[in-house]
Amino acid sequence: MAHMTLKDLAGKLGISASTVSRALHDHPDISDKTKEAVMAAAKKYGYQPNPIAQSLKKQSSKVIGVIVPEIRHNFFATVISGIEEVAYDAGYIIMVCQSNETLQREIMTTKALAANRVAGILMAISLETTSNDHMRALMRQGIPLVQFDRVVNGLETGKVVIDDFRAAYKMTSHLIDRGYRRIGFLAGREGISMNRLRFNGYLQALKNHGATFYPELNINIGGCRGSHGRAGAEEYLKIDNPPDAVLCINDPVAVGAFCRFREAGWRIPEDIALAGFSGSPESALIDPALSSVAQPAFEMGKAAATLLLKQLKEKENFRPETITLETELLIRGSSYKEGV
Amino acid sequence: MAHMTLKDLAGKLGISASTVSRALHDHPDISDKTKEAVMAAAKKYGYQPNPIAQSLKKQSSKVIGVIVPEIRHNFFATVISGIEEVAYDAGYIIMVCQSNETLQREIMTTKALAANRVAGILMAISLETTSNDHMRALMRQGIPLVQFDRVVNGLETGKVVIDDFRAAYKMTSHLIDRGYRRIGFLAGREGISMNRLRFNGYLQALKNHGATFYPELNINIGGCRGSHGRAGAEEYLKIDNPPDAVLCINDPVAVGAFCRFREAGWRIPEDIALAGFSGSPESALIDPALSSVAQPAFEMGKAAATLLLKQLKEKENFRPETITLETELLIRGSSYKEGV
DNA sequence: TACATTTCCGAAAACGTTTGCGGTTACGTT
DNA sequence: AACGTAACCGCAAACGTTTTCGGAAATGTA
Repeated sequence: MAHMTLKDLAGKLGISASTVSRALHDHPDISDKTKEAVMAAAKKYGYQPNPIAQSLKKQSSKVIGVIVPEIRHNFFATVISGIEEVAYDAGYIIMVCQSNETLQREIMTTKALAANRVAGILMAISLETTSNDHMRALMRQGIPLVQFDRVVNGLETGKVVIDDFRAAYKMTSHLIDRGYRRIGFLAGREGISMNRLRFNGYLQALKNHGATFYPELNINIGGCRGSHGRAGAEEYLKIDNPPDAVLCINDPVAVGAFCRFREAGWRIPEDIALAGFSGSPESALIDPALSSVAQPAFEMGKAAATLLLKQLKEKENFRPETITLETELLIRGSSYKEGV
Repeated sequence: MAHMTLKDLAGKLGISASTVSRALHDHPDISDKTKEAVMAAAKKYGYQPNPIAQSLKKQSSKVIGVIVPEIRHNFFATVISGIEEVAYDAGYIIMVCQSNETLQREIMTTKALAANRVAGILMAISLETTSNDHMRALMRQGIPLVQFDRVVNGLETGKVVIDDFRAAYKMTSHLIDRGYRRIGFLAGREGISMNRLRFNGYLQALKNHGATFYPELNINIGGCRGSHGRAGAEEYLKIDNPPDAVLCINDPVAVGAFCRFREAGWRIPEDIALAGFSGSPESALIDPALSSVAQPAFEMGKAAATLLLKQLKEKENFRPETITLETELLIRGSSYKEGV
């Protein structure tokens, strides 16, 4: 009733299990005649190989592990969706874990996935992640790792990222171009590479266009959610010379700040301009709409999964590769002051 | 290097693998002395049992399968997040699949999860799903199933839902209360229970409050995304006597319609009121904000996972249970016409 | 005819667990 | 001394595959 096994099938056919296995794998040792017979019987009885047994034997499964900081974040949900698409087409299933932005839990889930003998792992690190011992452990065990979006350097892994420096540079240049001069930077957390790169791009743009960098306008709020954006805006509201524009680390933060400024009676984009990162759906809904750097989340998921599959195929002679996806500036009302 | 096995550990200790296994499971046959020794050695060498081998032996794994129509949909992403939380705490890992709203793919993923011997499956059916053979197959194989959000009836499974009838009734009553009279219903797809229940609630409210039901205002657009909402609005714009309020099947649809009406120059809520379902973040961002029925997505995920774990624990003497979560009316600008 | 070669297949071990059953000890009871 | 009974542990089979090795039959070669 439950499920037909290889042995059962062999029994029905009056041949050995090994022959059946080989026949199903199109092994040259098996005659065409028996192959056909086996195939026919497999179809007839609806035989499905047991992935668990295969995993145990092969020491690796048709499962891809995915670790993201938070599933609910639209960006990551979309990336996961992209991953699932290509994984499904390649006959893989995905296991999804969230680190909740903590290193401790990231390590736990990494171990759990490794114990489950996943074929490979796709990961976007948490905000806390500075050490990379757990990733090294993975590589020692021969489990391919591909990082996406947020990455740690100094690790020979595949990577799929956007050009954070350039994107921040472009958006900052746009703000300057629209006449803004006191431009703030609302960051997630110090130390993580994405933050640093965007900050550097922002800095370089200020410099190249002769705008001043005001250190007090560079705020680290320690998180990436709307609430952190609100907190950041709160800080800006308190200081003597507030910014006239703020580049935010991502859209939720920008929207959070947006709402707080609004509550304080500030007009956008007249009193303050705002810009975010991700091009999330909500960025288009607020009024005025939020200028944002469109990150191709779905594409990123597909690219990361594809890269992993490639690595799985090429095995040892695979050279880690970094894919940089194009971003697009979405210039909308929140940063478009008229008549400059 | 790779991983220490039970045998390795037994070798180090000079005892048999069976004793080690039993010691780790606190079996009464094993003396306290050996138990301690085994525990100590396990800790020392960092032994981690191999879940694959355990699954093969036990014919069931510490993995929970999750099938949703689309991961990117904020509502489902949040549900998944809730599921992952309680699964993680209970030592389970989740496998996530999406049906992309097609029955065919829903069946495929169901089979894949079953083949992987998941301990149980949590599922929200696709819009296409009318037959339930694949779920019956699951139950025949002894794999517990819990349905959430969208459910099919006539199946003895655990369920976690909201009171769709009552929620729609309440929201429709609110619209009538605000003076709207030609109230439309923008549905996803006919035949699925959620749709029917909400429609019935809407109908009942019209009836109880002496409002008229106009069949031409009841539109099935065949989907649940923003684009479908736009399409629905498009239909309304074409007819002679358009509605003065529309109850939409969910928030994305409502927002889609919102944008389309806006583009057509309609004022909200003066010319038309809109209301949705889910209480998603984006509903709060548009201006005026969207009235919506807040669905506790995270709670729903937690409840569904908890229900499954309970079923897993109680085994055969488990009686399927239906949990109905409370919803809350979020009355906001999109339906609040002043001075009625 | 005798041998070498090819073609096809099966036995058995292995992957890392769990568990029924049986086997040793050690102890207490007649 | 002889036995029954705990207490503790190991053997081996099992879960469903894959794969190495070798064997038998069929075919070719001398």
